[in-house]
Amino acid sequence: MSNSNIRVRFAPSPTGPLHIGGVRTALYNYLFAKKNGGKFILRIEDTDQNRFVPGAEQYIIESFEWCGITFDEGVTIGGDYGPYKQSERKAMYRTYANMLIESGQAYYAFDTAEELGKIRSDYESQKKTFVYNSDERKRLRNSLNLNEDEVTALMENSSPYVIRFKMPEKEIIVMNDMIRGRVEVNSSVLDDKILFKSDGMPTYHLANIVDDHLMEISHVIRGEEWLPSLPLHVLLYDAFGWEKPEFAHLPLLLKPDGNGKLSKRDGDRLGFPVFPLEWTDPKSGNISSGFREEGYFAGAFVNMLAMLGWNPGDEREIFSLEELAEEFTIERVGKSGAKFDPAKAAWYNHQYLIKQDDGLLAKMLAPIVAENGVLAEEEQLVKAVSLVKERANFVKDLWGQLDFFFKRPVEYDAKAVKKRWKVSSYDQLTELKYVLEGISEFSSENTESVVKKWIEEKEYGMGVIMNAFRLLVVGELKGPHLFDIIELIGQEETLERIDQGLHEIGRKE
RNA sequence: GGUCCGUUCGGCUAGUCAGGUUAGGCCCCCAGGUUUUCAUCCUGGUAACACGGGUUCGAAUCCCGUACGGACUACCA
Repeated sequence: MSNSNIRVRFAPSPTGPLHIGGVRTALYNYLFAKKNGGKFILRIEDTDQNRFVPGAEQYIIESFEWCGITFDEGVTIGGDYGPYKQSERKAMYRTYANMLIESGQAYYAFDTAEELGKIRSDYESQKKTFVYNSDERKRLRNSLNLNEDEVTALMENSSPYVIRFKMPEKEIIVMNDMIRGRVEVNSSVLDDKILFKSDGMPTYHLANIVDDHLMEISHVIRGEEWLPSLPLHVLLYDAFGWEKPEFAHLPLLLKPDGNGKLSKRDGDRLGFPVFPLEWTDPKSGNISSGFREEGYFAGAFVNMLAMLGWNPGDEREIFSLEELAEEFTIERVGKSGAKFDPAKAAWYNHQYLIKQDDGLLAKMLAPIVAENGVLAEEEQLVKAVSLVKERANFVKDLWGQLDFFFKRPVEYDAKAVKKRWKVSSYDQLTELKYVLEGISEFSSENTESVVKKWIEEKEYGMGVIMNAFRLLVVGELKGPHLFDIIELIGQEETLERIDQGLHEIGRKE
């Protein structure tokens, strides 16, 4: 299916690292565009100069690169609707604000932030809430109340002012949301939002609507936190006489325990990342962990995120980005917030890890092996990985599962010794050593058959021998098939480990 | 406080639009089995329609109300 009229955008502010909720919003936009043969646009909304954080924009771009989410137009790639950064579009916003002034749908307001702050706190002390609405605007300093001369004087005086939207007094605003359906609100409860700030920059509301219109955005898919400003946006489209896009407000990502929006604090508190990539705050130097650095595969991360709020309607859970793009529909996005579950996230990573090529996993693991001061041949490492990968969720877990392939035991698990090292073990394992010594083809299959035959002939009992044997080779009672282990470490090493173990543990009295 | 949105097992959710299911799946947890060990794996289990009314032969599903939760309520986005 192809529809060149479908155009969606993700429009972050470069105020810090991208939260996983934002990544999911972008992902759903991307999937919607791909599914419908539309275009996906990255626009940077940097109208608040005070909150600009260096490096944030680059972080956002790098995050999507890691995820495999690509844009058709936007910052760094360009396109026919640029520029794609609002600070570079600054000049045009004033024109649109003026159009609204001229049509009487917006007005100048000269109240300073301090004045309004004072009114707010006065109201608050009376347990009331101040709203700059159709009622209050009648007694405030704005071009609705001041006469023309006063306004001109103030403007010529270069008194700071903002441009506010003149909210209709009593009007039922009917909106449609692709996820929630029909939503109604009375304009009487809404306030006269600032469209244009005294610093010469537009606010989100104005810039967003103007840009979405100019960039011919067909569907606005964004977080639920924007739902309260939907009436304003709808009214703005009407005020300009523009055709409205479709809207979809995505449910929020919630913290794993309790209620509320997932925040950076929850990640710190519960020990999981809330950002795709690691982020170092340029001011404080604080480091926040990222899914990438924690060892998540990008595919697993994206898959997990996609399933938080969307499902295919059947029982499948594992999807590549391409498959998601094939299956995704807005209709199947849920209405209610989803709690992020770190355990399920780890499970997703496990699913991706076990499908991963052993050679690739070995390459990823190699630095960790080296960090532990072990020199492992690649071929050996690949084999070891293949034997243990079922037990790991993350590449970094692999080391703890296969270190004994490359390191002799430095100690022998006390509980295991107590339980599995019998009075007879010393002599039996000494005997086993001679048996193993005599084997010329030291393959897993061959040693297994020889050793089993020996155990049967001597009537020693599998459990007794094998547990004690494992204890000497591994140091504890864990790990894959023991004959696979000894094949990999080789005959010589196996015999030496038996010697060492016999010597260290000794005879049980 | 006000406005809006939401509510199915501990978590993610299917089922709701077109009313009739032993309310299903996955994660977590628990038990059993397989195995020389641990893990994997297999089998099984605990566990939910927020509450109250109404409509109906019949309600998770439709309607109303209540409760609870969340978001928003900046010259932030």
